[in-house]
Amino acid sequence: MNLEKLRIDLQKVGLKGTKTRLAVLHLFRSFEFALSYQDIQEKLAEKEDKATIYRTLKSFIGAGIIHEIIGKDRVLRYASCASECTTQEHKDSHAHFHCEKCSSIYCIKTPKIELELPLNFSARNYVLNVEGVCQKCA
Amino acid sequence: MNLEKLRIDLQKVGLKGTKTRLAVLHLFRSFEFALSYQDIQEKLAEKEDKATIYRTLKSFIGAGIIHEIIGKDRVLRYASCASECTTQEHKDSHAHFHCEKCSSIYCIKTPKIELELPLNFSARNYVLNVEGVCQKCA
DNA sequence: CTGTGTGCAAAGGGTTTGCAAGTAC
DNA sequence: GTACTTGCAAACCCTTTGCACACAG
Repeated sequence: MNLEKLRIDLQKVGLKGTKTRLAVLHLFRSFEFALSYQDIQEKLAEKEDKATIYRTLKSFIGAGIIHEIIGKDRVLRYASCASECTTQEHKDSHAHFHCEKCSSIYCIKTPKIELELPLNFSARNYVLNVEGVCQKCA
Repeated sequence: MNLEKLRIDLQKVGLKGTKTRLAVLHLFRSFEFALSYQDIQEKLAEKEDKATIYRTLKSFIGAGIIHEIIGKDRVLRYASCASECTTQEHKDSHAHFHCEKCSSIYCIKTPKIELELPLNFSARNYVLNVEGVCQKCA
């Protein structure tokens, strides 16, 4: 856990390096699946304020370093962005794997998707959700 | 609005033909996009009880005649099932178009999806979410 | 007649907001 | 020093549940 590196990474996207932000960013660097507020709270060394965590997540989204995924359980989860995401727009054209047993969400590579849309519909982004069983629950 | 036909359709899937169920089923037959609880309430001729509507929706899902879609706004929407859905399992391997302007969700045909999953992940169902602008908002 | 469905009100659970006090730079 | 963050509590919003009453078959 290289604190200075995290601080610099935050600086790069214009965010101040506060205690909560550093801790949360560290989590995103440490897990390969999407984290919910609850996951984050559990994994943090010390309990942080709920509102602060949610605001931290919003600021990360605004900075283009994580993106939000909604699960079937109506719970928001957050995952690191691919490099092509920018502050302006999240181009997260990739797949999410939703585990039906543990509800974990993983980001996975997507093949190119081509789709015929009905007349006068225009697509900006494709998100493929795959439902199944993850390696932990297999 | 052929009331008798709706009543028979409910009977077929083992549901009693109550006033609320008939009215809600009629709505699903009348709209080509997914309906939220709010949409349903607004479109109904007379206001129905919230709990009753939600329970009606759950019973329709259980009967395999509609399926649930979660939107980015954390609101559940419901749409008629394709014919391959059964009481036992919803095989709704199809695409949903989420309009970024009006939040409407449309069910659209999906091309066959093939995807390499990481080791020990197994997929049961694919749901493609397309984000863009629908024909009404174009 | 009997098991199901309804209506009301209240609870649940995740997320957001207002505001005074604290802190990074 | 100043604008940005935090912490607490309360508000929000959608959805679910408990319970007494009503109704379809």
